Amino acid sequence: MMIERLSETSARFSGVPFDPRLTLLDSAQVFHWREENGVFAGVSGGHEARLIPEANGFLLEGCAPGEEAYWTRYFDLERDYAALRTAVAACPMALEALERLPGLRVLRQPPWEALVAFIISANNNVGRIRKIVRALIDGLGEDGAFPTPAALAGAREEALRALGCGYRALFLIRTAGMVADGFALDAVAALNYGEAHARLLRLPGVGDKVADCVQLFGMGHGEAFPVDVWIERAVKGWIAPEAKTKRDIRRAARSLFGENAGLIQQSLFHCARMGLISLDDPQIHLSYKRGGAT
DNA sequence: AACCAGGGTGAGC
DNA sequence: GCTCACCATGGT
Repeated sequence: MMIERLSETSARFSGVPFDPRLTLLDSAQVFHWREENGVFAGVSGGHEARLIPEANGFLLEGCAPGEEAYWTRYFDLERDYAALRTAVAACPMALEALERLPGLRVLRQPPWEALVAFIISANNNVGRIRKIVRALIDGLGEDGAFPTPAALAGAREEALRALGCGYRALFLIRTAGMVADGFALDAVAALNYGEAHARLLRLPGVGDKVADCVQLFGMGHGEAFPVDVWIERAVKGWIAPEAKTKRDIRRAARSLFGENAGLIQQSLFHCARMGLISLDDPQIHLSYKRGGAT
């Protein structure tokens, strides 16, 4: 990976496999990025950037000197994804899912941004999650950023319901209150997977699945294996013969794939949701139902 | 009109 | 530990 500064406000990142559309828009690990005429725009951690794909990398406009490190971490550009593939070569299903989605990366979002988004995600669909996250940013955030914990903690339940949050409004307010009041997400991120998971479960609106998403997409915990309805359908039956409940699947996948569980999960999730995987007969490998990802 | 969506909570066992 | 009804909302 190479970074070349072009001006006071732009830099070129090259020599790294990265599919911005797949990673930022289609894979549902982040919900507030927007695309217009091939330019991907997003705000994170107080940084604003416009990403323009190139042949062997991308241009990043709005990237001031010193901000390269933030985006390198955010896009997880330093991890060797090819090496992860060889590490799971023993599992054909996992390997094929990985190789079908070259350029898919697992983001390292700020924990707070992932936490807000995935509390919204509970019993919801991707389109509406995107709509609600956007409404929160536009309605309660400043300069396109996520609302701060204090801002969200001080919101009225009625106001959040008006933005479409539904019964999750109170979860958001109470969790934001705990974070504003000293629940240190960065300190949780520094714990090991199990300790961090137990801590996150104390937050209202956070169960096993949401906690795993926050850990995977917002804390860099590669062992996290979030089990949603798509993953359950995709892996039930082959990931472990005795795994029946979501909890069983989550534990079995984690012990089977270790630190690579998260990337495998994300690949399987996208394949399942896009119809690239046979859900009727998972014993037989992946099979195309459509021509390719859209 | 039921059923679904990147589920969590609290009650009851 | 476990299972259940219930929780809003927009789409099919």
